[in-house]
Amino acid sequence: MANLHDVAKRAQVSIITVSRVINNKGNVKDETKERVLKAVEELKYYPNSLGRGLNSNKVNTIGIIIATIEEVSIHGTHYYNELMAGIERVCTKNSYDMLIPTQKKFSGKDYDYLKLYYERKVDGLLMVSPDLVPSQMEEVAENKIPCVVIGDRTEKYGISYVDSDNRGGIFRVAEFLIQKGHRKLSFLKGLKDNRHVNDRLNGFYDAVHKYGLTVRDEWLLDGDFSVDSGRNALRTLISGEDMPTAIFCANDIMALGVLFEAQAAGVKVPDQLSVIGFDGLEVHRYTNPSLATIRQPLVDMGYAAAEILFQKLKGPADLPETRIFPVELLMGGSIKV
Amino acid sequence: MANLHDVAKRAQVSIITVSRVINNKGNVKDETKERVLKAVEELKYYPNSLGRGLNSNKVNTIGIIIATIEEVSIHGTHYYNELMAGIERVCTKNSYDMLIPTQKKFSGKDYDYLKLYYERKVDGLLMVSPDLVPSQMEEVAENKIPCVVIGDRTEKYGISYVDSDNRGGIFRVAEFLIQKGHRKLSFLKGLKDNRHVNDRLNGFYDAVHKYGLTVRDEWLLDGDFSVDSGRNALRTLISGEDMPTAIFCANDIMALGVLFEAQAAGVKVPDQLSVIGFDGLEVHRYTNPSLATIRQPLVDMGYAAAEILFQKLKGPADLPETRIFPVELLMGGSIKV
DNA sequence: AAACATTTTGTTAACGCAAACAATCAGTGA
DNA sequence: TCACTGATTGTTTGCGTTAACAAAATGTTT
Repeated sequence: MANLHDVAKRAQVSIITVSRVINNKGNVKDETKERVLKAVEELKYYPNSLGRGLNSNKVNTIGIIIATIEEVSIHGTHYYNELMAGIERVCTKNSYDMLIPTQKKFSGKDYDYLKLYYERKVDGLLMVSPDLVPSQMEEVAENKIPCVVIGDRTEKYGISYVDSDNRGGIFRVAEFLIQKGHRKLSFLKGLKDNRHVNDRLNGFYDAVHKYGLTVRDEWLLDGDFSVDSGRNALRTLISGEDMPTAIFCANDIMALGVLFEAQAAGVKVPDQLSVIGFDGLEVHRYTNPSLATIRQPLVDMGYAAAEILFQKLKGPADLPETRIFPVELLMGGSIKV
Repeated sequence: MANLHDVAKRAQVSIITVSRVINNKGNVKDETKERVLKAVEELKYYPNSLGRGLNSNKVNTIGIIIATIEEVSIHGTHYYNELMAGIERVCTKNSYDMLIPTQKKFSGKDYDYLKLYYERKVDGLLMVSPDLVPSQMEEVAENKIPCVVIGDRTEKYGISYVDSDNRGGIFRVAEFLIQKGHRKLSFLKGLKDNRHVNDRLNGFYDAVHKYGLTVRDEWLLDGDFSVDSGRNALRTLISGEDMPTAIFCANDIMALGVLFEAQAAGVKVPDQLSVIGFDGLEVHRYTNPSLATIRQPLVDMGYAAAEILFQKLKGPADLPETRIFPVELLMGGSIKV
């Protein structure tokens, strides 16, 4: 592999002159420049990013820290794809590459989210719903590590973040239904009690409390994000003493299960039961009736997070910036209005 | 940021001793080792991967060259996710990170697929359905660049690849239908005539020719991978002089369109028309009737490709290895048997 | 205790690049 | 012609690491 030295020798100039030509920095006579470029071409010279990075402390790469792709892609969501698509656009614009670490453990302890940065493999970090412990958060803030969090609220540490307003979104949709006359609302929860799922449930409660509705215990259903748990939920409702008029599902896949079982059991959607999903999967348009669902603007969120990160990489990295994106109700025939 | 020198000073040893401890290489007295590790801990030392890479010519990263994520994720396919999930597993196993380049152009010319490697940002390359020109292929082969192609057949260049047998798969499904009595087969093509889409069509032709069937011109339909083009296709068939008894669709989304329009137009599926999709989208189980579809084992393909690449990174990189994965028919109610 | 082997530690150089500084050259005005 | 300016080119150094070689310390045998 040719290096600067080889090119310099061939072009009959010094190393630094070649460097200047490559980087378009400093004055070089046109004639010399041509000679150098010719040598670069002939030797198929590529600047070594390691040498470059070692010297300039910049590698033109950002790290994207995220659960395993497999994990993020389950339940049929487009979460990972859309987020990445947004991030990718900004990276392309800025000529940066994206690095995805795979080692989720570091010397037996919890994953060291900052390893990638400290090792100088990346210039900055995008962290997707990280499980940072407080000490790590403080480390990020104190050391002014260029970093933006997606899907968590980190304001108390002074760390920039981008999130969607799940809670407010569900609240508004629930409010909308209540205003349309619904009084008996139910909620089908998801598998783990992570923050996102709780937010959704909280938005539901916000509306319920605001309008002084009562939610029967049997209307708070447990699910595991699967179609079957949606089916089960509907059966549970049917076998109860009183049917709700609407059910909020923590994800679309479970909402599908509810729809299918409703059809099988002869429950009319939306006349007897309105069904609301969460995720905005493409399928929602293809069910019968079509499924009303709530969608996070994931592409925009990825884009925004990356934009904030690059802003930090260029200027001072210490000013925390924050963006909350509203979620969107994708209307469907599964809601009675 | 602490470097080897700082750690050495604190531990009262020489730089190379610290290096030895970090890399578990060579003999170091237990007592010394402890002192060094203590200093590492106290100074929060992380080995700089740039210095390391520059010296050892190894960066523990592989590059994944693929069209933009946005592009690969359209039409609702899980192509990208599944492939990446397979690759990720192998990378995790081998403690390698994954680098995704974003610059699809290099100095105004076509994308330089090898840039990442020549710049020493990665140790090897996984190339997903690349549009390599012959000279680049030869370059890969001649220079023994560790590289595995996914989704193309590169045997004539001696480059390792992993692919699925789309052609054979469709052939077998078509043959199956023919054996079940179908004589009038139609095919709904996709947008561009890329190799994959052609393969699918060719498999169809293989079966048609083998059994001496005639395919009316109006049974070869043009589509653009969208639901609407599926709907249009069905309308075209209805308005024709003779209806086929089965339609193969180049992707699932178009097959959905066919199903929907069939329902709207009163065409009975599968009694009057069998519908076969391609991709194996999750939705296929949720339509009514469920959609028969053909699935590539993408996770396995990603896994296999990565495995081959790591084998090259360890041993001699010149022996080309190849794997063709059979596709799978996911049965559904949309086929009359 | 001397000779030797083995373990342990250290010195130097190199990887490829660019910043800081130094030197040369051509052109300009006095 | 000479001093001066600006353009152009070159030399040296350091970024952080490890390999190769060198030296010192320890242990073992006679």
